[in-house]
Amino acid sequence: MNAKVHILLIEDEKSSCSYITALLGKTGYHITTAATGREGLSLAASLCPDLILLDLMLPDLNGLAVLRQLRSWSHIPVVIVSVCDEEQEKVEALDLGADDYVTKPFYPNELKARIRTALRHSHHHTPGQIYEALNLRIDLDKRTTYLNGQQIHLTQIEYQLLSLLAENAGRVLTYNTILRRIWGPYAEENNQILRVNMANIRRKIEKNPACPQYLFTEVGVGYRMRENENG
Amino acid sequence: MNAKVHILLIEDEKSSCSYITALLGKTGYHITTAATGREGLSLAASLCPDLILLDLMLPDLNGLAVLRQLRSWSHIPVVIVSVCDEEQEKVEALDLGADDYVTKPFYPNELKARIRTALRHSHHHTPGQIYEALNLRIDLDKRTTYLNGQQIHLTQIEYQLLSLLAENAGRVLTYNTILRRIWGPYAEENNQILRVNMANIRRKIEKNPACPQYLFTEVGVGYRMRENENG
DNA sequence: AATGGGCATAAAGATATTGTTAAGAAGGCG
DNA sequence: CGCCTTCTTAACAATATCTTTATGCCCATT
Repeated sequence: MNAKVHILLIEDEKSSCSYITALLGKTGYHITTAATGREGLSLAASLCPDLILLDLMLPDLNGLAVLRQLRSWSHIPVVIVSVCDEEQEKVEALDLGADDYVTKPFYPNELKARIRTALRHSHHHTPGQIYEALNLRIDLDKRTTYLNGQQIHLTQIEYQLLSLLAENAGRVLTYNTILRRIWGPYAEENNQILRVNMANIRRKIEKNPACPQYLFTEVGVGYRMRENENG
Repeated sequence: MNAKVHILLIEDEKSSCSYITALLGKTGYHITTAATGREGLSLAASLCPDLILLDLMLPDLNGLAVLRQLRSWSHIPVVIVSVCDEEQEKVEALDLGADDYVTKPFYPNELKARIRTALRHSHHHTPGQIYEALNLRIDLDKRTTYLNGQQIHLTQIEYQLLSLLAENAGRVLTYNTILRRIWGPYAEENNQILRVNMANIRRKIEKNPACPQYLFTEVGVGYRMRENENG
């Protein structure tokens, strides 16, 4: 239930890396490290960590470029950790969607406190753990879906899609948003795969897929799921 | 609809106070100041500002005590602005629920960026911008339109048009302005397509399209939408 | 009363977008 | 190795939307 908080550290300098790992490891966080921007992005997509610590000086990509790409598909909280104390750099990073910016060298306990603050912000807008409307019920904790009380089987992608829409019930999600959130930052803008999956989900949960009760299409924009009756 | 963001500054030192007021006032924020902790708390309660800037050195209460009291009833984002650069102080403030901690002296643009970040964190939770008048309600965040509580369907262009007018409710938008904003900078000056779309929208939201309640024609000029009742 | 400009409306063809089906590719597992 | 499930791609059918065209109304002006 209370699995360890998982932090991804994207940082190429060895000494800094091992220092932070030791500092946070003692605190009970689970740390994964990436030494390059590309590795960091791919790990972010595959691991879905709870928070990312991002150094701005990386061998391949600029840290700001990593942040920009990450933000195109993910809201994972990002705390920048950088030796650079320049105004312009800080402003850019924060406006690209970083949640905090800590300058090296830093107080160890301040970093930990800022990580707690960033995690608090993200937990703040995690939605309810159960979606329910009409005859459909999705338990986002247990990863189960029931229709008329009967559990139904969804493949991995189908479930990811449905739970993403359920978490944003009532709100339109654009095709690109969905593609990036599910197929990762490098997803092509190919809606076909989305259509096929939506058709498959609809066949499983809608009485009449041509006249959907749960999954609505907003032509030219994206998809929207019926409002959650729990709010 | 686009009311100024309201910031409460709790700070007793005059020079700092006027500096920050000038800095943020130029940026378009509406600032109210309080010179003591008690005054700050009472203004926070009565004004419900969008964000609070809190100095930790106050004549009556310790800034941390102000924060503790505030957090007992409110989630208004708080950014600490303090001359104190001690680890212990920062950790306490952040763990008491401050959203950020900026040490004086600070880069002016960094402060502004951190304020934007704090506002972004809070906006995530609050329902975004909403147009509401008579029986019509447009949720610009969810991209939904309700008439008498019933959701109604608008096509892509219809929604773009209506939300553009709603964002500028009360103001006349000329035909060319609208055409450029929706059909792009190279749009022909062909108002006919605009008329057709307006007629379609009116048919969906007006009781009697010949006698509109929401979408008014300014002959020879453009269109105007009824004032938003939320301001 | 006739005229013309500006606007609203209806309808139909053209265009773009989406749904559906099925077949092949990739990968897990006995 | 062969069976199974799942994922992806492609082709085509079904639908929704956009734009244009045609027509009528209102109103100010002559």
